[in-house]
Amino acid sequence: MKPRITLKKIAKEFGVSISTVSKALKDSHEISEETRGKIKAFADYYNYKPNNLALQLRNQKTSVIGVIIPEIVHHFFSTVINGIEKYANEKGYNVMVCLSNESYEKEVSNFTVLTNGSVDGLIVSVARETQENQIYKHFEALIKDDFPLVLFDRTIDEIQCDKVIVDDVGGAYKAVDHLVKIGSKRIALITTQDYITVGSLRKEGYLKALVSNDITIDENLIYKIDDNKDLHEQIRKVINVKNPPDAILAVNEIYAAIALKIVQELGLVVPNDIAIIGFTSGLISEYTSPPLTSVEQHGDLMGRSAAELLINRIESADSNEFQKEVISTNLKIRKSTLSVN
Amino acid sequence: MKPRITLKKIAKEFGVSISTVSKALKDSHEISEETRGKIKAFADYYNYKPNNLALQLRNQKTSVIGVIIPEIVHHFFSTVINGIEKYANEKGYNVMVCLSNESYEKEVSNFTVLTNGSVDGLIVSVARETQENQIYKHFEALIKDDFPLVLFDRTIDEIQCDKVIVDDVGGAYKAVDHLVKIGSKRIALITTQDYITVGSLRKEGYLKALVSNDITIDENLIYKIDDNKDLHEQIRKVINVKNPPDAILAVNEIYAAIALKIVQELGLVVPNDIAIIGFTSGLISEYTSPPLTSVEQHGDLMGRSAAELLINRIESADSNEFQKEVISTNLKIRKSTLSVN
DNA sequence: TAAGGCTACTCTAACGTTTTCGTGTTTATA
DNA sequence: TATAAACACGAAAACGTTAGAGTAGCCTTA
Repeated sequence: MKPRITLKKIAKEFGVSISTVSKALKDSHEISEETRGKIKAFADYYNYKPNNLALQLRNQKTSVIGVIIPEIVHHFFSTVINGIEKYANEKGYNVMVCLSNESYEKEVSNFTVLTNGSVDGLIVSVARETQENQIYKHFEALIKDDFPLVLFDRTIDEIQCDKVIVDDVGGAYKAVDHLVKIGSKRIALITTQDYITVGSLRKEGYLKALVSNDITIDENLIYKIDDNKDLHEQIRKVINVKNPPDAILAVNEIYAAIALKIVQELGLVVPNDIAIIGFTSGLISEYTSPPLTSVEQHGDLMGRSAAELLINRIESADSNEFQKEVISTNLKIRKSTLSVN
Repeated sequence: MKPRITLKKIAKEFGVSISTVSKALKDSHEISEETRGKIKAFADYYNYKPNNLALQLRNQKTSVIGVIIPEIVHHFFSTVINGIEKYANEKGYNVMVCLSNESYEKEVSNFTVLTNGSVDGLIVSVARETQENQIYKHFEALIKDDFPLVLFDRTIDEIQCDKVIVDDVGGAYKAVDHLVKIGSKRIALITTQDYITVGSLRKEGYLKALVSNDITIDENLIYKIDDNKDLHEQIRKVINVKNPPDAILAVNEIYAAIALKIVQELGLVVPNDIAIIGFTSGLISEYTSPPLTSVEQHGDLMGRSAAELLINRIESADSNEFQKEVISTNLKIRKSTLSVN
């Protein structure tokens, strides 16, 4: 790469000082019209652009936001990044994305790299392994230094900082409520292991809705899927029983799509025999047949909200109270739950 | 945010010079065991980490790769970023992601921001608007300065740099060839407008395969979809005709999924009446029923390959020949094309 | 006892920029 | 004609780091 042109080189070219060049390029009245003119022409010709690193060092500000997420190949996280990027850009920030790949170690190393001056603040969704281990030292270190930090989706109760979460409880509640309204009586829940926060929150909403609709909770209708084992096999056990449920709420799109497939394989009809609702994170629900009713999560809104909180914190010197934004969900009703009458 | 601890502050604490501290922390033998010990203990206690910006400025190297893509909420691009990030990380680089949102102006502004010292090199997939306008000044400026640049997927012939592309021609060829083998005679192509490079390349493969299988090309079977108009309506016109095709090749997953839906709405059976193949970029194909046979694109491989080319170019002083990597595709055969016999 | 060598430091330049404070020259004013 | 103001520019510090060159003090050795 050819060396970039600097103030120093321009200064040498005209036999003036660096400060003169700097001022000339900023159209300072301190510099004569003549000098200004020739310096600007020269700089323009050689396409001079001030070096960002130098500016960042001097201003002690990078205008970069770091984002650490477990995975990027995941529609939900892409939409969140999209939201972050859009808002950040409006505010003159750039976005640096790092992936933890659900690994604690990788998350920590991302922290180390990003917090050494490379970014002005961090937006994080916690890696699964970190949630399992419950080791939060790297978070605590940031908090101790008042480093601007926003947690989203997978958050940590013990860590005091701004947070953005989906209204998982409400989403599940709405879904179950809808199922009851269309006549479902035995509603199965296909969820994740307990340590996944969102899984247990959605279960909470499921239980709440049952209670408020006076439906007895049947623990046998709650299935906790292990993501490391065969999904089809596990989900088949939900449906392929003597007395199958008449509705299914799945805590994500994949589970829902697999459930749909299995229901159909078993010769049952959706929604007549079994209604299905999933939580959305992608396009799948739209293109299955029938398309799946689902709880929409609004990832971009989450992203935007997280970026807003972060940038506010970065730019306001005084440390206000920490905020917790709850992004509400809505039920997108499709044919997998349309009542038949 | 609390001010970070610096060499200067440590130096003042012990009444020594900054260089002494720097050397002590690097375990230099120039510094006495005693001084080293106490400085290291102090630095450790206050969690000293060298400021990245300062290092980057001094070393004239950021170890950051900039990535500019049209969109991130797109499975294909996410997989590419994934591939880039993985390889970059192995090599000690970080990734900064910017979105052009298919806009020329945004692309240019991303260029400006990133190439002012913030990154060591750039990986770009060209925005649609840029492709339409064919204004490549921002690219030319980089090339003139030998700025490390890799183009992927949507590339520009006129720009001389490293490139990574999907074997679109080959992919479409394989798909059509497969259709012919299972007995299809009238194969429709659902593609994009001509200025989308990948669309026209896939058309090329389609045509080639027809020719080599001695099937007459029927221009009436080639449909160019306008993404700004209603997709369903346009695709319906492909199928809802007096003499419908017996197979469809769609240049992306969405077109394929919509085609599937319409075929089924019209009471036809896939694959018996009409076989369908799409190009994959997501999970949709897997969860439709029947699941769609598709041309797999290996986005992560592309990303890895692009990152490899870029880092090589960054790290090798001498400018080698520009390389063009072609990532080959493979046909994932699912039930939308299984022959019935 | 002078030369040489070692130890344990410090100084300085460099990366590229901005900005405050100086300073020498010219021009205007009393 | 002395003085002040205006003009046009330069010097230096600052952001935080590293590395090569310099140096003071002590010890060894011929």
